[in-house]
Amino acid sequence: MTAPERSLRADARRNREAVLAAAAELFAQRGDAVQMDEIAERAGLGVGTLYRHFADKQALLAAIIGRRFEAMTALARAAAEAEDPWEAFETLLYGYLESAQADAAFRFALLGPEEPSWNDIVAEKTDFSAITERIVRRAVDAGRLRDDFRADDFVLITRGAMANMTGAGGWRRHVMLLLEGIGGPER
Amino acid sequence: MTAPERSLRADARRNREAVLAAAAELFAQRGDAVQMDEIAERAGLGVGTLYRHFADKQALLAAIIGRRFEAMTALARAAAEAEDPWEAFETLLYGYLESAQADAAFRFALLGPEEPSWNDIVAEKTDFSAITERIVRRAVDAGRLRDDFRADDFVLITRGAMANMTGAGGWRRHVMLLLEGIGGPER
DNA sequence: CTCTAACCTGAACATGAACTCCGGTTCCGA
DNA sequence: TCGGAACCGGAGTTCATGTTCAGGTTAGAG
Repeated sequence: MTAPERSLRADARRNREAVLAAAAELFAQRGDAVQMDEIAERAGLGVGTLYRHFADKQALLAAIIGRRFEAMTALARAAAEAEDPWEAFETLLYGYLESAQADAAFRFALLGPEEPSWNDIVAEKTDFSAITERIVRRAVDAGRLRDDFRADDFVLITRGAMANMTGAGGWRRHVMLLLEGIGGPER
Repeated sequence: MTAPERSLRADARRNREAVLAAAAELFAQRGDAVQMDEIAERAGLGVGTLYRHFADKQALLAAIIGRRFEAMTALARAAAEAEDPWEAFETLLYGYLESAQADAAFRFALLGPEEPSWNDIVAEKTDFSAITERIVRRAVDAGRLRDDFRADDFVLITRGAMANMTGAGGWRRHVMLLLEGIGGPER
């Protein structure tokens, strides 16, 4: 889909990168609400060039999102290295959410009601899910996460936090409430 | 905004209701992604008629959302009647979220990045916030919610849950995790 | 250096959806 | 019953944005 890295003329390869860079920045800022003309201008190219490299807007967005997910997988892999199960979990959780905060396109992909969901695509292209599952299991086994905590709950939590990223940065408090529970002493 | 109930010709009042009914149903189903033509057809009217009653799509949506918020305020008022502070809180929370689940337009209004936020408009038109604040305070005072729980946290929680309403009905689990916390025994 | 396939440009086009407009219709007071 | 103000219908207008393509430019093999 984004593949043809080899056998591109030098200028073509250069322009392709420029498009990706411009699109990444703009999508990250304003999510889906960016015009192709705008991306072209930012990249210092004509619109036609965008379409030489990407079939349509959707494909361009997919390329950007794909990159983010690869970065996300790398992050997860790194988090899994931690000896302490809880540290691994926290690193993954906050790393994931900080990326989401910095990138509206990423949030858009994860929160949007797309069909088929990006989550599914990711499951087929990266092993992010598998790594996450392992990290979660370790934290559960160490007694740091409740017994019935599943990898699906990680998705639940992150979606919840991401929904609180517009406006003030309330998502950290949301995560804190989740970690500690909202109950009081008399519960 | 939605005001002129009196001094409308009989057919006009009837049609106005038809428009509101059709719009409410469609918006509830598919949120913002509904065409004016579609609403007109569903109401058995021409598009022109929609525009006779509402300045634009935004105004129509606002009227619908406004109604939902009034219903929400009534719900909150009813919940506040409960003698048990916790029962009041739970009634409000689940009532609110069940409404959100049934109405995509409502979710759209609450989750969207609109400017100014619907939340602000609501604060000026209804006393939903005040009632919620009272319910929250009672639950805190009774020791059923953590001491530092604020009304803002109610918003945080509901936004989080609403973000998990697409696809499977995972929002109930999200709320449960929030209520109990995700920590394990060794935390 | 030359030649051509690959590449680039951006004005023009296509599409879709909000909104307008005015001839025709309906309500309702007198 | 009648007159006219209020109202309605829906084809047509406008505007925004994604996409194309004919014509000019450039990389790079020979």
